[in-house]
Amino acid sequence: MLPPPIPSPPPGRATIADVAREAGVHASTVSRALNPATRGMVTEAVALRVTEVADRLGWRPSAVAAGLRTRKSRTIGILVPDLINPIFPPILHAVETVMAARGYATLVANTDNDPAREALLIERMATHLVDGLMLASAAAGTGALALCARFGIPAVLINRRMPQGADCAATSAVTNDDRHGIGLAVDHLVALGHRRIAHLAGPEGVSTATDRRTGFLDRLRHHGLEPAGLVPAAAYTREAGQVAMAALLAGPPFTAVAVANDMLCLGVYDAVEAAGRRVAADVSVTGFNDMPFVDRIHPGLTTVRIQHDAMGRQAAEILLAEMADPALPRRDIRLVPELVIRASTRPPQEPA
Amino acid sequence: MLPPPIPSPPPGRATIADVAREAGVHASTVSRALNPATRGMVTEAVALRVTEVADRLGWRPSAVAAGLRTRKSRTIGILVPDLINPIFPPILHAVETVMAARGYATLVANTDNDPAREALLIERMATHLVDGLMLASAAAGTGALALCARFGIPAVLINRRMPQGADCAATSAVTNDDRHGIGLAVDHLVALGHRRIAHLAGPEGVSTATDRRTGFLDRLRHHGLEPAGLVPAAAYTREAGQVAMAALLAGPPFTAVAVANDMLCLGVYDAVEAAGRRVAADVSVTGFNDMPFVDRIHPGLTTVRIQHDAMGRQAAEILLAEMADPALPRRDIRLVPELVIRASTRPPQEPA
DNA sequence: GCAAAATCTGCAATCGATTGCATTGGGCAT
DNA sequence: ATGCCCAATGCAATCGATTGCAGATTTTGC
Repeated sequence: MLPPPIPSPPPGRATIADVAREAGVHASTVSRALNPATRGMVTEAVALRVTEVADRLGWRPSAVAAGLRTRKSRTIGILVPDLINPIFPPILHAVETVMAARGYATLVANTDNDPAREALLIERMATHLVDGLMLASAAAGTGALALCARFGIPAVLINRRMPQGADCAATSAVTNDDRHGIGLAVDHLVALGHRRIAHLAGPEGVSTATDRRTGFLDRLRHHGLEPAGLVPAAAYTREAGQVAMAALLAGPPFTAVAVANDMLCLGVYDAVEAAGRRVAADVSVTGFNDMPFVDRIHPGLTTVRIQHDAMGRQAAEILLAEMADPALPRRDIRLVPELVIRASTRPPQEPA
Repeated sequence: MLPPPIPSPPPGRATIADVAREAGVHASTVSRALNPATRGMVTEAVALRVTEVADRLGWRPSAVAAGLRTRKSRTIGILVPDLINPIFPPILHAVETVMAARGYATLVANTDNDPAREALLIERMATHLVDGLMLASAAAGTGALALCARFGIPAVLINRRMPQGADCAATSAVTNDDRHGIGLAVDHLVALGHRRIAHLAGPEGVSTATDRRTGFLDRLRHHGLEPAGLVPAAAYTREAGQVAMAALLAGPPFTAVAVANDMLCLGVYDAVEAAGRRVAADVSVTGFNDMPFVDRIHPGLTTVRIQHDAMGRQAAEILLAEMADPALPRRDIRLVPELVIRASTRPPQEPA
């Protein structure tokens, strides 16, 4: 008595062919039975049997094999300039949640604000056949959009737009209304009585920096004021914030500073202390983003809250829609931010 | 005069077959010429010509097609319990940097501390044929490791180990020496003169929580003391920290609390203030992780600094090594943390 | 100067799933 | 009872790159 022939499931995972053999049908039938979209093409009884066998054999689809045939990897990529900046994780989380719910995996990469690295990463993503790309790293002079176009990868910008570039209209973007947002900060400072207000701007070439800067100037002039100082930071980092603030402090006097983002504010606090002055008491500070925990720094930062979650969600939905139908008209969404008043802003100290 | 036959590069990307035709060689030769590892098998002249044609045609490898054949996707997955917690982005960054340098893309997913979601994500990663998995989400009762084993995916644990589980030894892990780390905090508090010290522990089933808890107790008893209170938090979140601290404050008196991590400390600060007391002046607080910006909260948090970057790097190296040779002995690396003293700890207030 | 060995290149199968087209069979109408 | 149509299933090609094997060419050794 020979033992019955062993179905041999041991080596590797079961394939559609294994299931077909076991269920006594053709591989194509298995494929149709297992794919929800085509399941209707197959008799209910067959579908049931195939599903049962597939389960028993522990069959798992191979996204790679399917992707080769269909040219879709069920994967999207997301490029972030700097994951360490706490505003990105919440955005990423929202994007990933929406994508995961639709069956997409998310390839994440840090560009570290380096255009060369960004290009390399896009190439690699193209190699991996991502179905779409979410770019949080837009900046002037980047070839990112051109690369996406070349590879035919649908892309959506998030948080940052292309700074008045030529190809703006060609790509959807979900960003904050930065000009409006910084205006809220200016209004607040003016209402407190400040007249000499400086701006610590973001790095050149990034839309959040340029928009907040022009928004700052516009709103200030709306109040009949001129900036008491304006220095751009080299990057959106704490260190760059400290350096830029030190430069501002070395210039003409001011009683308040509207800073381009919260990360810079940490450096601003450092610089103010290093100069022997006090935030709020001597100089009012406003931030931008309301990133996590800035309510707990001292003094609590008055800042402009953005809608991280809505941003990620909407961008994800738009990307999915454009992946499904590339002919869809492009969209340019501006989310409206709100001012959160804490302890870093006070009426100006009258000069003795 | 008919125009010369058009090479037809327009539709889609050029494939290896296109390059072969154009270069007048066989596809297999192209493959060998273009793959650095096999380039030596081919005449230098041919290699040159093929490379030139490939460039001209804008050929890009298809990781999907190659992956189907080789069963390697050049992709690794990383599972994070909660990306919003600022200790994970630096770790992730380190992992991603090492992986990118070796040509691997990184699939990131949030488990949101949900074992079911974790299982689903691992399945999906298996579907995508990841070559390896980095798990930052280890906890008791998770089937993660079993799933990896079933799918034959090499895995490495990072930041959290399996809590004294059976299969510890089967998987490499790179973690902090949590018991030693919390001991540093205890030593510091005792040296300041505290005798009634409480512990705000992490959530059940997570190694960082259990190790820090036993480390706390051991070290306390080493000093001849008993805990003045011990409450576990429901999760590593600010809210859970607040709730747990409120519970501690409602119990027997204590002058200092060693908290299981920095995120919880934010809630601890909230709770202390809500109770009308002051951190440092009335109750000393120590954290764990030295996550970004806790130097700027008020009062600056005394905490235990971990080596995010080294952790990510080493875990990545180990994963790569085990992917290359699954027979390698498993490793269990403990990185040693250091105490960072700031303003949240002071000698105890003598009761009047 | 000729055989043996080494080197290069081509051939064809393969990875696993998908899908247009062909075939089969059952049901229905006349 | 005959023919027709439609639904269900099978067949085979395909996606793009890799690789064991074999054939062709060159180099080496004696």
